[in-house]
Amino acid sequence: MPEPQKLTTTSYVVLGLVSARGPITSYEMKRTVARSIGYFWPFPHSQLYAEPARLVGLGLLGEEVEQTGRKRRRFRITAAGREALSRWLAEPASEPTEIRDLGMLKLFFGTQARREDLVALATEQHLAHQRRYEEYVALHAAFGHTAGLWELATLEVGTRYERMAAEFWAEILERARAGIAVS
Amino acid sequence: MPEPQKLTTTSYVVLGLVSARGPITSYEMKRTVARSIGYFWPFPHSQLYAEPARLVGLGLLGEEVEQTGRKRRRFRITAAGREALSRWLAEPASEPTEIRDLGMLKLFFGTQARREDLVALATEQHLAHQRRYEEYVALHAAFGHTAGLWELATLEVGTRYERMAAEFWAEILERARAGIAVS
DNA sequence: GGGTACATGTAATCAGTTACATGATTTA
DNA sequence: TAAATCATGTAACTGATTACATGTACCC
Repeated sequence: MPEPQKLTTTSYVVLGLVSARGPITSYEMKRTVARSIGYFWPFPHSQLYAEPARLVGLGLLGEEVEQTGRKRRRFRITAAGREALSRWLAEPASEPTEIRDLGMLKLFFGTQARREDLVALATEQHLAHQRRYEEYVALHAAFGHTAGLWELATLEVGTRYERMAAEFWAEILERARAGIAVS
Repeated sequence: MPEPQKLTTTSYVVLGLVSARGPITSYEMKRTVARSIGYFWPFPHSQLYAEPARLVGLGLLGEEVEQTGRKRRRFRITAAGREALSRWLAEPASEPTEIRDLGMLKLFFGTQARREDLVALATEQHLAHQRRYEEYVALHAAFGHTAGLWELATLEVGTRYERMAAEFWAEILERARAGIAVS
């Protein structure tokens, strides 16, 4: 076997994007990511320039450099790339979910915080999640027809999560206001 | 002002742990993390050795080296450390939640996958989230009395999330079985 | 008395981030 | 034609991870 596991999650994201959206530039990937996976799996756009280059080196992507004006690099997936992606999609996703939420982290250390700060935290988190929820609803309305069913499914999870989180923080806000547990 | 923003999230986790659990060793932190924040904000134990050292250097933690047998380093928070933690807890947590879930990522690329693989993915994810859910319920039962109210609150979010995710994947499993959308 | 699990750390590497830099288009 | 914004990249740095390494206690 040729290369053993040189691929990171980012690699597969790129492979997946290129595979789905035909010949595509880094910038176009950036735009796609910005209103889809970027919401739950963010990463800086610089990786959308660096990673495809690596993948070309590994023979998993091909590139054509535009001749006209801007010499954009447009990537397309190769047979090897498609196979790698397929293998990844077929293998089990064992690692458990990470929910990286600064608000939750601060809440975890709630005992160390002043009550006012907890109230402020809960207020702001409640609002933030509410807004995010509404944003997702709007996204769904805007792209519901054009997006694929599975993309929509991930949006659906996001929506449910944000609704749940908004409710949760409303409860926390009440508790914090009531002044429970400033032990 | 002395040091400008040399602190990462990990730093605050350590500060928070040390502040909450009095004089504590890295290993004890590791154990605590393993059954609390580690579930949603994981990081390798090596940081629980490296980071406290840094914080001592910054004057935010103090350390006593045990004389007996193993020369464990036991950390306690300093006034400066407490202040830094307090400042962090008081400032708004603006960054939105990241939900790093490999299963979701693969689902996002569902169109690229074979139906059998989608079914397998959904099956396995459903089970994994179900198990995680049960684990959280058990944790609650086990530490419900001893844990602080706010720690329990974060566990509660985890529980709600896993329940939601388990339901979600059950739905996806149905859809995948039905063979919808292999467009 | 040797094996296994618990406990405690260190060092090298690297993926991902931050920061910088500049070209092309639009708009006012 | 200046300013702003969109588009396209590169380079340096570093926090976090991986991998290694060793000690101690227990138990069979």
